[in-house]
Amino acid sequence: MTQNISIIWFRQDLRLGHNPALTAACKANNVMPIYILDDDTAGQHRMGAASRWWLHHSLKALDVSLDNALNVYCGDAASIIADLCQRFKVDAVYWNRCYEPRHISQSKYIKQQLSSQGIKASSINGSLLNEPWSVLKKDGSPYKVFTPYHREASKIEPPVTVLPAPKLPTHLISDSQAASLDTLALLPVINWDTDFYNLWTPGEAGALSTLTTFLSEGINNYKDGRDIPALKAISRLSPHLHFGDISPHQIISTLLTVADDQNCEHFKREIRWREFSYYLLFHFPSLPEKNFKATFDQFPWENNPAWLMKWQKGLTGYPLVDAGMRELWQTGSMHNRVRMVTASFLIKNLLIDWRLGAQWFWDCLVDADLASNSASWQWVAGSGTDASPYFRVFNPIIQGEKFDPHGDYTRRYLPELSDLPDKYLFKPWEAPAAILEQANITLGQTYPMPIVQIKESRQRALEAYSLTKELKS
DNA sequence: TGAAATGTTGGGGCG
DNA sequence: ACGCCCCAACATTTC
Repeated sequence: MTQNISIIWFRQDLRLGHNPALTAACKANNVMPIYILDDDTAGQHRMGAASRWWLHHSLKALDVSLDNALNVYCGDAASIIADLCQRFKVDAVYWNRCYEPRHISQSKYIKQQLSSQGIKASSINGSLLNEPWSVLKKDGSPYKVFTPYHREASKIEPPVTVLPAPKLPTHLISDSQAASLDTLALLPVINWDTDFYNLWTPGEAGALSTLTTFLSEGINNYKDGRDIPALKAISRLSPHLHFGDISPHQIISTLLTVADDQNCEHFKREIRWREFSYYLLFHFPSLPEKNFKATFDQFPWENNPAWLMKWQKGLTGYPLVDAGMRELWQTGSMHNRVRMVTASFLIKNLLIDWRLGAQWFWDCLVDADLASNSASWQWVAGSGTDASPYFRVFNPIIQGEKFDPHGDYTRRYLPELSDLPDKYLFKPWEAPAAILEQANITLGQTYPMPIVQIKESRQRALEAYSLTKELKS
């Protein structure tokens, strides 16, 4: 039996570069890399098909980087680690921290379990610039507003340093009882994922090249371009960040070598929004399920499965909303500007509970992330802390004309509207019959009529929201 | 990281 | 030359 094994337990840190736990583990001679798929116990936060696709390929890439020595398992992490400690002479287990409530309690439990057996258990921060508990107000309570949080977090932030990929031991320990990646069945049974291969390259190398592309082609126009969904001015790093193909430390430090202007500042601010989401989830673990503001618990949400389904399928009759929802379905992602528009439409124009929207995004996104998803949906709903004010209702027509003026984005996902002139693209029902005919559009058949009226549904939302305001006082 | 309603200003047409 | 109206264009307020 091999002696003195250090286990590196990979979780959402599927990389070799800047991986503090891996670096620590590699100080030992005998290193066993493991990954445990344990989200069958995650209830409604079991990963969606798109996330599972990403995870498969990210794990595959990691396995290759580790000379095919990654041991994968499926099941309860505590029992699997306990079992490994039975079968091997394990000295220490290292992992980088995860911050979702169930991961925190799981880590605590495993740490106790290991310590009681005299095995060293070491968890390290590899994915946040600041630990959530280190940024607090003077009275020791957590910030609830982004701006002061951001100010304080930047002030106390440790200097960003990046660990190089450690030199791996010549022989990584493998476990003959480990599963193979394929038996985790992360890939879809139905063959819907062919396009994904053209869109994404999961894994560490893919993350680095995505970053390089962004820094050479996107960052220079980030501040303004990030709002135009047709442009390639965004980083597309979010799924890589979620699975830990790359860490924010690597991103920030590379960013600073390229430039330091308004665009960089703006991008860093977005990285900070991610941190703030993790921060909120840490301090308010019920964020994914419960309204942050209790006054919203009485909100008169509509129960309308037919509307919900039309929203999900991109059949609302509002082209920008429908383009976004189809982008989500086809690519596993959605441009941030359009995420706000589609979310606002579901919550405010359809008056459907933000949790149903969050669930759909969770199921479809390759970057589905409990912290970012929950915090952002509560932000749009107005139920969160430091949230969007109740009266802010996006108008999908105006948003389309403003941010997709030539319709390049909208037509990409709604080819049935490709011959409709810009003037009517975001309000096809206003187009004269001759123009519709010329564009080969039959409203109600080739493209739906709007399922609600903007003016009227906005008014309804304002009334509903004003009710919850009264409940507060 | 809205939008609509309301208010203000200023230029041009016109009697 | 002047007042009046109209209405963009912009600014402010309100939801």
